[in-house]
Amino acid sequence: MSQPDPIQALVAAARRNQILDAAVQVFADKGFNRATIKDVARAAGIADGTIYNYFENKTSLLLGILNRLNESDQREGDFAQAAQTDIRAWMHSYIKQRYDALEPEGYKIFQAVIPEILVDEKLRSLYAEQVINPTYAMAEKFFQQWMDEGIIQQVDAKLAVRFISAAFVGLIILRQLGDTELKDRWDELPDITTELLLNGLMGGKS
Amino acid sequence: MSQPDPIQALVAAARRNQILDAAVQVFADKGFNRATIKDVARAAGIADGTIYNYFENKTSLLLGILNRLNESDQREGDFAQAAQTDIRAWMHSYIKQRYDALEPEGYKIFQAVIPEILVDEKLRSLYAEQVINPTYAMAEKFFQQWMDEGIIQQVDAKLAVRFISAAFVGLIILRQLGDTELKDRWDELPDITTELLLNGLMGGKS
Amino acid sequence: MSQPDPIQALVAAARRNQILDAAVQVFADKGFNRATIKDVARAAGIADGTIYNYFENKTSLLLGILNRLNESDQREGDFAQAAQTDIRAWMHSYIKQRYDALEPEGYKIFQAVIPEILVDEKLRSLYAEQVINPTYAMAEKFFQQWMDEGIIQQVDAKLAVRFISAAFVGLIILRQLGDTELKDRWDELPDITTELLLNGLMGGKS
Amino acid sequence: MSQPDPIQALVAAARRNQILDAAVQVFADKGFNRATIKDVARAAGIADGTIYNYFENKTSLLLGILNRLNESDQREGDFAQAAQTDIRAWMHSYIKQRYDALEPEGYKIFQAVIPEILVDEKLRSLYAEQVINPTYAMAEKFFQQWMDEGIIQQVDAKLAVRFISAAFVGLIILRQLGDTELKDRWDELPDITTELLLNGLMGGKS
DNA sequence: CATGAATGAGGATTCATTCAT
DNA sequence: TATGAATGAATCCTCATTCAT
Repeated sequence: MSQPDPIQALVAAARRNQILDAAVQVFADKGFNRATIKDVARAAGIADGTIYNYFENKTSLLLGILNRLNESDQREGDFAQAAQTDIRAWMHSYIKQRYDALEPEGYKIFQAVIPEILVDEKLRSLYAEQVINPTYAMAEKFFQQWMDEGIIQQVDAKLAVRFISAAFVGLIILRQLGDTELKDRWDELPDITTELLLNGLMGGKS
Repeated sequence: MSQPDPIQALVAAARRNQILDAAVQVFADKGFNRATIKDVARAAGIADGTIYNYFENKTSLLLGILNRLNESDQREGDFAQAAQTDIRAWMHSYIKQRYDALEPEGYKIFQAVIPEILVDEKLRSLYAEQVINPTYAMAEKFFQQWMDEGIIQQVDAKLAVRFISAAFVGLIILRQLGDTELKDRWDELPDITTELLLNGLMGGKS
Repeated sequence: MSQPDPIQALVAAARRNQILDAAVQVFADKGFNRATIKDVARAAGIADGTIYNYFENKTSLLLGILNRLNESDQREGDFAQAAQTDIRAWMHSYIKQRYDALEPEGYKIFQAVIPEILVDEKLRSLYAEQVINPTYAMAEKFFQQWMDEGIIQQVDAKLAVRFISAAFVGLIILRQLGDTELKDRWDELPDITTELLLNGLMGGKS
Repeated sequence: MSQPDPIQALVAAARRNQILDAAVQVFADKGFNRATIKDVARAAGIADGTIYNYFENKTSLLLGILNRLNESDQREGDFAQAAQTDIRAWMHSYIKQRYDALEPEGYKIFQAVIPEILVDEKLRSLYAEQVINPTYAMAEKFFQQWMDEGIIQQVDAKLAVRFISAAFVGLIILRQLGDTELKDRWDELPDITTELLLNGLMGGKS
C-alpha cells in the first residue's frame, strides 16, 4: 500500500519536532506534571489528538526530547579535535562549548526532563544509556591519555569524571533553582570552572 | 477557650513529624506527583483527612520537609569548629560530615524535594532562603578568611562556593540517577572530592 | 485502626446496591457502552467519583450485577421442592416461577448484561461459572431422575438441558428484540412452553 | 456527468462487500464497540476514510451486514421444497440446513450483530423487518398447513413459531457464551432438536 | 482532633468523522 | 475515488480536598 514515502517521512519528522519543541517549552515552563497535553498541543498549534499520532503517550514526549537531545549531541560530538593542544586552552574551550550548547533551549530541556528522570525508572535508564554513559566513556578516555602523558596527576579517572560531570549538572541545577549570582555571571563560569578544575583551590601552593 | 497548651503543642508537633516522616518516605519512593495523600496517610498510619489538620495542602508537606531539614541543619551547624586547623583535614572531615548528614534519609528527602523545587516557584524561593543562601553565606565567610590568610589562592569566593556546592548537588543527583559506580564507591568520595577541590587536576604541577 | 464495623459494612453494602440498581437501569436503557459513569452516578444520586469507592471500574459494575443476580438466585433456589409431583404441574409452576423471577428488573438486567457478556471473555467465564453451570448441574440431576423413573423418555440429558435453557434465553432475547407478540402474550408462555417441552409438536401422535 | 455506469456499480458493490466482510470479522472478534473503523479498514486493506465513501457511519456497517444477510437468506430461501414429505425428515433436514447456513461466518455475524441490536432501536426494527418477521410469516404458514393436515397437534402457531425460533437463537447464544458441550457436539443438535421439537420430553408417553 | 466517604474538577486518551491532497 | 493526517468531543478515572459524624 504505502511504500516508504520520503516526503511523508519528512513531513512526519517535522511534525514530531514541532511537537517536541512545544513540549520542551511547556514542560520547562510548568513542569512535566502540571503541563497538560492540551498545553502542548496549543503551544504546537495543533489539536490534542494529533499528538497521539506521533507519540504513544505523555511520557513518550520526554523520551522523544531525550532522544533528540542525544542525536544532536552525537552530531556535534566533534570535541575530540584537540586533545593535544594546551590542556588549559582546550578545557576552557570545551567547557565553553558545553555551556553554549545548552543555550538557550538546553536549560529548558534540562529543567523539563531532570525532575521526571529522577522519578521514572524507565526514563532514568534511557537517560543513562543515551546521555550519561557515552559521555563518561569518552571523558575517561581523555583522562587516561592525559594521565599517561603526565599532564595531570594520577587520579581515579572514573570518579574524577563523575566529579566534573557533577559540577556541571550541579551548576545548572543551582542556576535553575534561581541563583541570581549564577545567572548573572554565567559567562564567567568557563573561566573559573577551568581554573578550579585544573588547579584546585590551592593553585599549586603546597 | 484554648490557651496555649504545652502538652497539646507537643502532641501536635509529634503528629506533624510523623506525617512528614511518612511524606519523605512516600515522596522519595514514588515522587511527589505520583504519591497520593492517601499513600502518605497510610504510611503514617492515620486517615487522609487528618493530614489537613496539620498541613494546608499537599505542597505544604514539601514546605514542611524543607523547613524541618533546615532546622536540623541549624542545630548541627557546628561546623565552624575548626577553621584554624589544617585546611585539608578540615575539608575532608567537613565533606564527610555533609555526606553522612544525608545518610540515609537525606538522599530520599533530596530526591523527593528537588524535582518539585525545580518546578514550583514558591518552593524554590523558600529553599533558597532556608537552605541555600545560609550555606552560601557561611561558606563565603570561610573562603574569605582562608584567602586572607593565604591558605588558598585568590578566587572569586561567590562563584567558588557555588562551584563546590554544585559538585555536591551534582554528585547526589548523578547517584540518584542510578550511577552504580557512585553508589558503590560513595565512601571514597570525601577523599577524592577533597583532593580535587584543593589541588585540582594538576595537583601543584605548573 | 478500623475494626470490621458492622454498621459501616451495612452502609457500604447499601451504597453498593444503590449503585448497582442505578447501573441496571442505565445499562438496560442505553446499553453498557453508551451508558456513562456519569449517567449511573446521576441515576444513583451520587457523584461520579463515589462509584469508584465501591467498584474498580465500569466493567466491575457488570460483575457486580451478575454476582448479585446469582446470590439472589441462590437464595430462592428452593425449586427442588417437588420433583415427585406431577411433572406437568411441576414444570408449569417452575417455568412460571422462572419467568416471574425476571419480572420486572430481570429483563432489564438481562438486556444490560448479555451484550457485554457476549463480547467480554472475563465476564463470559464469570457468567458461566456463576449462573449457567450451576443451573445446568441442577437441571441435569432432575432429568436423570425423571428418566430413571420412566417419566420422560431417554434423551441425552446434557443436550436436552441446554435445549431447554436455550428456549428460555431465546424467548427473552426475542422479546427484547421487540417482538410485540411475545410481549403482549408473555403470560401465556408458561402454558405453551410446558406443553411443547413435554409433548413436542406431535403431542403423542405417532 | 455520471450516468449509471454498470462497471462502476459493480466495483462499488464489490468494495462494499469487501468492507462488510472485514466488518463481520472484526466485529465478531472484538465486538462492535471495541472494534474501530481503523480495525475494519485495516482488515479490508483500505484506508479509514474510504469506508465513509460507502457507509454513512459505523452503525451503517451493521445495517449493511444485516441487509446482506437478509438478501442471501432470500436467495437460498428454497426451503419450501418439500412440505409434503415426512415431517420428521423434513424438519431434520431443514434444521440442519439452518445450522449449516450459519457455518462458519454466520455465528460471527450473529455475535457481531446481536449485542448491538439489543441496544439500538433502529437496528432492532430493521432486524425485525428484514430477518425475523419474514421468517415468522413463512414458518407460520407451514405450521398452519401441518395443523390442517393433522400432522401436528393444534397449537398456537404464532407462539409455537416463536418458541422454536427462540430455541435456535438461544442455542447459538449459549454456544457463543462459551458452552463447550454445545460447541463440541454441535452436529448432534439437529437430531436432538428435531426429536424434542416433534416429540417433546415425553415422546408419546401419555 | 480523627475519620474516611463523598465530592467533582481536571486530564490523558480514544476514535468516529472530515477533508485537503 | 482513495488516502490518512488532523480534529476535538466524549469519557473513564484519579485524587486533592471537604465535612458530617
